[in-house]
Amino acid sequence: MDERVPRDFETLRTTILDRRASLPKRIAQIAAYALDNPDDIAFGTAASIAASAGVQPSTLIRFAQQLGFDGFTSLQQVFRERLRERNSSYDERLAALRAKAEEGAGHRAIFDGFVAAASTSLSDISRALNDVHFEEAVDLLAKAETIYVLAKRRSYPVASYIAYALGKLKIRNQLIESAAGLNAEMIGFATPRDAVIAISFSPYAPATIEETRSIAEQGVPIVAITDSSFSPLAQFAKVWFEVAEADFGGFRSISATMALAMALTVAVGEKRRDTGRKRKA
Amino acid sequence: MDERVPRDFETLRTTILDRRASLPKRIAQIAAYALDNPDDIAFGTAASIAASAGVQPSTLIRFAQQLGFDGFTSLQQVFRERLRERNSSYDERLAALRAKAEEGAGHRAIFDGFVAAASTSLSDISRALNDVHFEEAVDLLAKAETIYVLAKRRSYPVASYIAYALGKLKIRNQLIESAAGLNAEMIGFATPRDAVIAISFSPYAPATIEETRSIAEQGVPIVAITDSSFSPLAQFAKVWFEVAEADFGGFRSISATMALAMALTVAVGEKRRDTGRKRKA
DNA sequence: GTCAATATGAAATAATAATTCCAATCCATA
DNA sequence: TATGGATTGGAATTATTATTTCATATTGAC
Repeated sequence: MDERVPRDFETLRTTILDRRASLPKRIAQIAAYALDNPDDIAFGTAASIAASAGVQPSTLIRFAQQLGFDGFTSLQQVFRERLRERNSSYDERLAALRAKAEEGAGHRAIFDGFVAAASTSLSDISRALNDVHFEEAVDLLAKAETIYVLAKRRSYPVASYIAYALGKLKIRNQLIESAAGLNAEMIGFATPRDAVIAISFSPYAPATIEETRSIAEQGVPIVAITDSSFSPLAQFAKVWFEVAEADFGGFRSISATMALAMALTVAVGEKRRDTGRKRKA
Repeated sequence: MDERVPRDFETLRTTILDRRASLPKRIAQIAAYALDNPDDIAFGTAASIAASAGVQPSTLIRFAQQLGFDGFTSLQQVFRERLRERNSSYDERLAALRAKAEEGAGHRAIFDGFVAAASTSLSDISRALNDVHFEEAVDLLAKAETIYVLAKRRSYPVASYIAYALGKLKIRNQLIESAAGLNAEMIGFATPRDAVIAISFSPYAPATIEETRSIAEQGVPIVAITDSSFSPLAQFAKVWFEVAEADFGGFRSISATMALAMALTVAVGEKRRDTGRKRKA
């Protein structure tokens, strides 16, 4: 009765590993399954788990009892507890960061806020990015003779990074800046054999939209990075990405956009190398 | 039947928040409880949850139905799914991303690699940033008449962001770009009452170093963001930050630098507002 | 090869939990 | 303040799920 029943997942794990050798075949089978698929144990029903592991429900219960639990249900508690704790680590850290940031404890809080916003944005885009769109965009850009990069204001840093990286990769590109006021002329040079990366977020810089429209009308294919399907950029684009950036204190992060931009650039570089190699071969 | 039922937690959350105002009292009560204690919903039974939230089990079911689910059980699935996805602790998720990136499965891997690099950089800097240095930098910059921003190549996007944000905050600043070749003259205008943010990473752009040296010799205080104590920038700076950016495929992330830059900028903005207010009062 | 001990499968049973239903209550409106 | 509709509480019902039981199979010792 007061047998030493494992109360936390780590102890349980060790116990199972220790006894592994001496366990009967089916019990060993469920033991292995349990350690490999702890989530399934946490959420499944005795019957569903047993089925997945290829044993009978009763075996599952015997397994639990052999470990000192009085049934499957109490064994399951341990697996659930693990999820609760696990989960809290990352989320809570972020939440703590955000909380500290929001309660405004000095300037450090501002920094924490931006780190939290950036982290959130990254994990969002990591989930949301569409592989197919990404491939399409890479294809499209890899075929271009010249890649035009178009962005103003808040998005301009991203554009300047893309231009820098493309240059490093020896890919011909043209950053459309407004400094010299020659944008219209620059855009005039683009042909359908080129391509454009256009970046703009709400409130969309009118110049970006205008220039995107006019370059689209010349038949130049456009890859857009923007923030919603209502974005004016979306309608001009062959491929477009929706990037939801978290904000802090009214300043939106650009880390997700940046990561996407870097990935696009490097992927285009790789694609070109591959194509070049094949052509030679 | 084919009502749009929220399938993931975020959608569900938004849906609930949207309708909150129009929900009856008890339903609203359980809605609030659900968003506050998502783990309890994931693991509890209808009865136990209802008890914790102070309502009847039937209310819980009505709540689920009102959201379009056909019962509590299907609502609970969403809460469980959330745990599963988030479950893998942050580090594990990162490790998975990195692994996927390294095994090189297509272009998606490149994207994953950059997201992983950015996340790593962020969590590193979050740990490493020195509060005292941060405060010093903010003080120094807040007092400046004009903030000069100095960075080339890979760091230039950060500089351009700083310039943009400072502009938005109505803080006088001057981005030192090389376009017109008038950098030396620009630098000549700086006085000890101004300040500089200089950013450079190995291999340090010679122009950045040269310009930083010459501006330092004029007695202008410098805040440097760089990557090691051996950096030539460090010796010229009043305050300097060491930012270790992770890289992927030879391209280093700039997300940590970016977060720091944003934080510095906004903190300076706040500091100025505060000081301004005090002066008036 | 036989026997006993152990392990396993399958179905019956008990327990638990979700859902439904109906009466009571609350609330807005005339 | 009376009336109809919406909301809620609580018990009854239904469903699902864990557990037990027992027959059968397997294993190892003699």
